Amino acid sequence: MNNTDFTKPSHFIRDIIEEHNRSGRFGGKVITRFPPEPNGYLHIGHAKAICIDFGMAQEFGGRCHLRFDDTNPTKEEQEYVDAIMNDIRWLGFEWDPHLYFASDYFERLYDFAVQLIKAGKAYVDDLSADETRELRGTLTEGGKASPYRNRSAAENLDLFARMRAGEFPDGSRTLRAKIDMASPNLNLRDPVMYRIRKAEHHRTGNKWCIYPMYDWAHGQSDSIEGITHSLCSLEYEDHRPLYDWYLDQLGIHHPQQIEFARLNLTYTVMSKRRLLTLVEKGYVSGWDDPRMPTLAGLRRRGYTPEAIRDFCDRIGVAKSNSTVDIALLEHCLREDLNKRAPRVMAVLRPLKLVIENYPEGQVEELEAVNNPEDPQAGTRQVPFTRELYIEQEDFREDPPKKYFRLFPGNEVRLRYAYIIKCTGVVKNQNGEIVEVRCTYDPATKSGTGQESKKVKGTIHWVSAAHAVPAEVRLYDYLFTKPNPDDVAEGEDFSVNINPNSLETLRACRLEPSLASATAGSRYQFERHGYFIADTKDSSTEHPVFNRTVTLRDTWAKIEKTGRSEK
RNA sequence: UGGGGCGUCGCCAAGUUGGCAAGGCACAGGAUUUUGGUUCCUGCAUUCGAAGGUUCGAAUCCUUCCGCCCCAGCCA
Repeated sequence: MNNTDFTKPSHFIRDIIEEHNRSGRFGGKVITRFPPEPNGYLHIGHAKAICIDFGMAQEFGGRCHLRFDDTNPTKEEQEYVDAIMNDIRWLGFEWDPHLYFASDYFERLYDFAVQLIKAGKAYVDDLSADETRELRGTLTEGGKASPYRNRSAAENLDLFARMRAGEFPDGSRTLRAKIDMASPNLNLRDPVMYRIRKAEHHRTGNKWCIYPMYDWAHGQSDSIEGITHSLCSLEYEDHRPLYDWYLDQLGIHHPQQIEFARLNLTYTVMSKRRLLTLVEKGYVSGWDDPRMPTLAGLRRRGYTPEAIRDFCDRIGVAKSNSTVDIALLEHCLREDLNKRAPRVMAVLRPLKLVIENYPEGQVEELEAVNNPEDPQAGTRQVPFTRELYIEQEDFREDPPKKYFRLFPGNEVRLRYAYIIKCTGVVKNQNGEIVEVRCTYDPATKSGTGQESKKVKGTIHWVSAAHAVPAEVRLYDYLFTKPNPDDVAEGEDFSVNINPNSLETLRACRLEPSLASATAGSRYQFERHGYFIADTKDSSTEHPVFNRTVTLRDTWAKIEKTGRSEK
């Protein structure tokens, strides 16, 4: 919304598309596709791809298809299909009515294969998986031809039909493209097109027992849908010659495959394997654990789709492997939330504060601004009484230099209320502070225009008698190192898991207006950060808030670096 | 030692016909502030992986070298 007034810097994909539009290669059309395999949850890395795929189509007045790459029946499930569609819509993109499944093309793919066989460009191979690997050669040496490579088209046609008919056991035969066993590009050494898998497919059931490989299915699916630009990640660069070969042999519509670097983030793991490990080993509570980089996790954490899209815009599109600082993601989040999150006061670690000269039993309703960034957000009333809770960290008996908060003899303003002066503390037998005492200055009431006195610090508070008890979950990075894979020999990324990535506070006290907070609503807890009422566990009886991200904390930085010492 | 890519500020990333290094994040100062928040100023690559060369002039052209990533699934 605020980035419409500057011209987005170009990137190489946009340049290529513009060039195609100039030359008329695709008649000015831009049709892309996002092709997830339904075998896992979408994560922030997919969000980048989604923003590029849908974004390019949108920008050039085209469209983007959602196509599930469901060519492997043993790994894929309907549950993931539903979750993926939900996540993409949440992110803010719509494919309707262009929803497709590679499995919808199985029949046509089969016909294409027959076409290649007839042209002498594909053959049925009886080699086992191991034998196939043996003959493939190595990175530096070419492979050797299979003894079945030169079967006649008629024999291949017969065998292929019988493969489909289920006459042969799993793994006993494959259909291979006849390209070049000596190619320096391994993908061209007679790649497998079909394998036999007598498995039930989540959509086609038991109709098929041969399933196409990715390379064979993908390009042809693109072609069938009239895709113009097939955008994918860098590891498919080596596959492009094969992508092109199939299309050229078939003589059908030929999209342009373009590869870009996938996203990596500091303090984050992104691979499906590692994400699965986190879930299965119980390091997190599930795919939607607020610490997970999955869209489901980020959503539950309180991230907004707008922030994620803005982030994807800012990281750019290029071909170099890179790892983006997660601080940029958090910056985008704060920028978005700052504009829209209503402010409230919440005391996370309560410390009782008694105002000695404030009448017992008196309740004042004070006016508080809902969002200083948004005048439209209006104001609300907050009850003020003699006994309040303040944040433990807002009081120090023995304060460091530059500490602007409460300490014996010091004055601070209570947000939207009065200036108070600390008169002392009450301790228990263990010497622990259980109560802070103070007096207030009635002439300093907020909003009266009389508050001439200035103090350095303002702290938040909540009326003890009116406070809403709540549980608050403080989340931190899941890993202690920017690169979770930075481990010693023999160790794996789990040694870098942050044992303190979740801290649960069960005695929090929120201002009364939060009693009506509905699941999924976001707030700024003033001076703390942004929080969201948990969509799974929060209820009116037992409010639960997740910390989405902290506010920038200059004081914490000063204290940490010892700059408060001098 | 085969093939495909990539190397511009701590992290991303512009730089397209050679003309003399955008922007964002981070960081550091300062101003404003009833959130040590926000906002606003200021600073932050004589240098573009390295070395040669061409040129009046090169991050951009040529040569050589160095480093990093990907590929030997009947996964995608």
